[in-house]
Order: sequence, then structure tokens, then C-alpha cells
Amino acid sequence: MKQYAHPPKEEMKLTTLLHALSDPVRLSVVQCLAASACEKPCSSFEVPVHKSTMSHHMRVLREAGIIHIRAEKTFSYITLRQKELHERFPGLLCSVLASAQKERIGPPVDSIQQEKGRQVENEPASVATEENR
Amino acid sequence: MKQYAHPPKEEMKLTTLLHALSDPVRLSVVQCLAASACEKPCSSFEVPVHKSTMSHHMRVLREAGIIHIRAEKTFSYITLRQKELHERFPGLLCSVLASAQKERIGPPVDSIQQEKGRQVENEPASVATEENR
DNA sequence: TTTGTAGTTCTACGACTATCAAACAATGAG
DNA sequence: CTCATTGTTTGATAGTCGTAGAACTACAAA
Repeated sequence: MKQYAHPPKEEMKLTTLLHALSDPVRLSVVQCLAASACEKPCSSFEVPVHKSTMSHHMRVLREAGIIHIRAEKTFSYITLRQKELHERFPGLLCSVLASAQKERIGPPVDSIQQEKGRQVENEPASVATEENR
Repeated sequence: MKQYAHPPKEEMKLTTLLHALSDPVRLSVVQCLAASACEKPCSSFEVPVHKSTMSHHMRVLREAGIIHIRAEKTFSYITLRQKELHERFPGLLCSVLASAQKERIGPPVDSIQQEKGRQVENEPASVATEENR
């Protein structure tokens, strides 16, 4: 039976973790895990990549310390290492998940800004002035 | 005078932001900015890279929406877009910075658990140009 | 004018990454 | 035993990334 190595939480590295979460496929896997809050087989994630690519992403997430993989029969059961992540980097996963959630629901960029009833317009300098390259 | 394009906060993308923060050099720049809480010239960051590499990193941070660059004379003044980042992704930057700070200080994790008001002492200027990986 | 400083852009290069296909391993069903 | 399922490993490939050096711009001081 396949056995997996999982880094102890003291060895989790922030930059490695951020990099692991910076891929859309991996982030959606983590979102899915957080939403279901239970063990999920690898094949249950609906992502548009081949199974070998998926296996690669699972390895990246595992080696970053984000997920735990348990092999049983021919299945790989995935869990989010939520508690350990919180102990190592308090609040980080939560805010990433909240940001991902917010971004996904994000209003159309045309008619936006009603989030707090008051729009916070700021520096119009952000547009224009095409970066002369 | 050079002009820079800065993405409006509605266009900030989470995965782009996480990727920008997943590099040790860029993360240390962001830490430095957050610590000083004021505008800093590009050359004031003590990082072990060539100036052209630094310019590249600044571009990545700017295009991710993390920093604002203002050109004056021959200087580039950098500021953290803290307010806009917080509006777009509430709490995210804070927890990343807290995690970076915590990681840098090291392993006696169990003994410093309950002191919330007491700040861990100094090691302030340790921009830690080595110590990564 | 020449020199020096601060920073950008371009180019190149090695390293890494995301992806798929194919082969493989382990298990269960027939 | 033969398939089918589930996932891993191993190329291979196309693309991205971090880095430095050289050339360049813009400005200021001499």
C-alpha cells in the first residue's frame, strides 16, 4: 500500500504554501475540501485536468503541508490539514478561502460598488497613462 | 517622467497575488514596507539581487496590485496598497505578514501561545537576506 | 560638457512548472 | 484469469520564472 510523507507543521514554509495556493486548480481543490469539510477521494474534484496532472497537484499540496493523503484500496482520500495549518499560520487559510470565495462571487466589473452602501472611490490615477514600453 | 499602470482593486486576482507573495525576495520587500509604513525608495530594500532583478520583482508586485510605484526625479518610491488590498481581500495581507513574522522567529511555538499583547522582542532590522530555502 | 546615480528594458539562460500520454501498480468485479 | 477502476510515475513538451549583464533613459552635480 502506498504511503505518503507529510511534512510536520513546524517545517511548513510560508512561501511554499503561498506558491501551492497560487495555482487555480489547486486553489479550487482546497476550496472544495474546505466546503465539504470531510475526506474526499481524489477523483471527486471536478477540475479540467488529466488524472496525472491531478496527481501532480496533489503532491504539491501535500508537500506544502496543505493536505493529507490516505491511501486505501485503490483510492486516495484527501483531507485538509486545517488544524495544523491554523496552528502554524493562524488565520491564513481562512483569509485565503474567504478571498477566493469573494472573488468567485465578485460582481460584474461594470456596475459594481454597493458593498458597504458607500463606494470608496480612490485615486483615479490608477488608469490611463499607458505604460510606455 | 515614467508613469506606471496600477490595476484597480476590482481587478486584483487572488492567484496572482499569492504568486507574487510566494517569492522570498518579494515577500521580504512587502514585510519591509509594512514595517516602515511609509514610502520607500526602491534602493532602500536590502535584498541580495541585482537592480534589474529588483526592478522585475517590483513590476510583479505592482501588477499584482500589491504596491504602488511613484516616480520622482530618478527615484521610484514604493508604497504598500494596504487599504485597497484590505478592501479587496480583507485580512489576507495581515495574516500573510503575521505568518511571515512568525516563521522568521522560529520554533518555540508552544511557549509563546498565549501572550497576545506582548510583542516578541526585536530582531527588527533582520531583513534576513539569507536564511531562506 | 562629463560624470555619477537610480532605475527600466532587453536579452539570454538555467531552472522550474503545468500539462498530457503512456506505462505501471494495486485492487475489486466478472 | 481477465477487465475495469483508481491513482502514481515517468518521459516529453511548451511555457513561465528568477536571475544577471548590457544598454538605455532621466536627472543632478561637477
